[in-house]
Amino acid sequence: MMLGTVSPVPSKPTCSNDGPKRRKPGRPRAGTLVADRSEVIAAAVELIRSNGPDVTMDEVADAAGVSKPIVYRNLGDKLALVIALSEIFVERLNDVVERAVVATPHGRASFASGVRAALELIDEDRNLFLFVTAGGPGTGTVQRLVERSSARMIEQFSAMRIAHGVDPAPARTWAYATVGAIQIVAMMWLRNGDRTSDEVTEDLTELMWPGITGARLRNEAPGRPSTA
Amino acid sequence: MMLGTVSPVPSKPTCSNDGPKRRKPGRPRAGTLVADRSEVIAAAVELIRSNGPDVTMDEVADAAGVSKPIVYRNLGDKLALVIALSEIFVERLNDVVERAVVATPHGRASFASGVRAALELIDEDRNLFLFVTAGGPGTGTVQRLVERSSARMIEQFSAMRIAHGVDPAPARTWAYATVGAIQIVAMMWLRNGDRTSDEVTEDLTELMWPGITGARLRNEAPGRPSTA
DNA sequence: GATGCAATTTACTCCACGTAAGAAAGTTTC
DNA sequence: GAAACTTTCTTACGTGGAGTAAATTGCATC
Repeated sequence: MMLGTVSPVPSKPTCSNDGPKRRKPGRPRAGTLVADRSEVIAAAVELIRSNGPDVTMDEVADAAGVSKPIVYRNLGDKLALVIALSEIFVERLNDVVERAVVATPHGRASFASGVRAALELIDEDRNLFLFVTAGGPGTGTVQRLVERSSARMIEQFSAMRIAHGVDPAPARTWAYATVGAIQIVAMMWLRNGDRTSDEVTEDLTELMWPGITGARLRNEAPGRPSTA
Repeated sequence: MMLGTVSPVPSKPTCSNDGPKRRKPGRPRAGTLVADRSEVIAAAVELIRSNGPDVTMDEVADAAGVSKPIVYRNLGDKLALVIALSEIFVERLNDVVERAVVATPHGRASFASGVRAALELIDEDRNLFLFVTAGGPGTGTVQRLVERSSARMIEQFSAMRIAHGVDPAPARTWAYATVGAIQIVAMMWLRNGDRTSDEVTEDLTELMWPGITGARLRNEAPGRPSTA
């Protein structure tokens, strides 16, 4: 054995080699292709779920059983990971909300079902939610998240307002507001969950549904500032 | 002059020495005390206002005309800076909202005034808003921000509901929801400001005021396109 | 079997946070 | 009144994570 070089067992590798999954430097044996993009993303999701929203790219690489450049080749950079997980999360969110909404009779109860479904998904997958909403500071990932999770709601609000014969322009703001309300309420609820999801759902519905359903027919201040 | 030591003009100082404000290493001449906490904070605010929400601690130190350890001695760490600026921002926010609300007759118009005041402050001080809402990821600064900016609203909602003879428990959720709605709507509005602040205000008021004022007495239109 | 290419890991650079070490001005003590 | 000490600052460094260049091994081709 040569002397004067590195010891056979590196004392501090970049990432903790905890398993037998360690791999030699060079090109892998035929057939043993490393992880592709979807596997890396899946590993990241699993890691965040179990380890919390504060993950480093080395940890992601380690969890995926590959090394960092592979992660970067598959994803681009960390912002891309945030975006990818945002897409996944929003997809699931839209899905459960949609399902809950159509499974409930139209009207107030339907809205409430959607809210409850969103809250419960967030509660269940709270680490992913936190990772995604934390987002990269300075980057527009939260904006993108809001944009995507409100897209369908905008259409629905627009349709509702058109059906009621009023200007659909506020639909976008309404959707943003609803998303923001649910997001912040969920975040605070995760911290000190002193209420049940049903209670929070009912509170939110009581607050927002009357406006959605168009309580503008009610009296109240006559000198209404133009809807513009 | 000794040789073999550093050159008199360091080629790459940690922070860009652009002005005559450079200071010698040692203890300052009597009377020339350096900046205290409030001055550092003021400098940070000014820096963020002019340079955007992405500021480094070196830049803060430079802007304050002082070196980094002084910043750390006065503030603690960057999280403390975020918290301090949050306090300042929330203070101003509460102030302008309060002022706008009391300056307007009770009811819908009053709520709208508060919303408009908040939106316009955020619009005017958008960089501070972005710095504060970006917050440290993983840290609970956003929660703290929401908590503080909703405190007064909780009281008001509670009072309203008690006056109406209903359970005040939802007031907290309502306040969180309102703060979240305004925050997200403002954030999206800052990106593509395609509507005026009056329009956004009216949209938000139309959405939220009916629920606040307790439209639960209304029946609910069955058979409407509703949410789904 | 040597040579070129492909795929992966290791080891590095860069940047920002936070801190320890060093330098200058005041203060105390003999 | 100078040496020793204390205060107050700056420079210079350590640390950790993002992102990349260099090294390393396997496969294909001549």
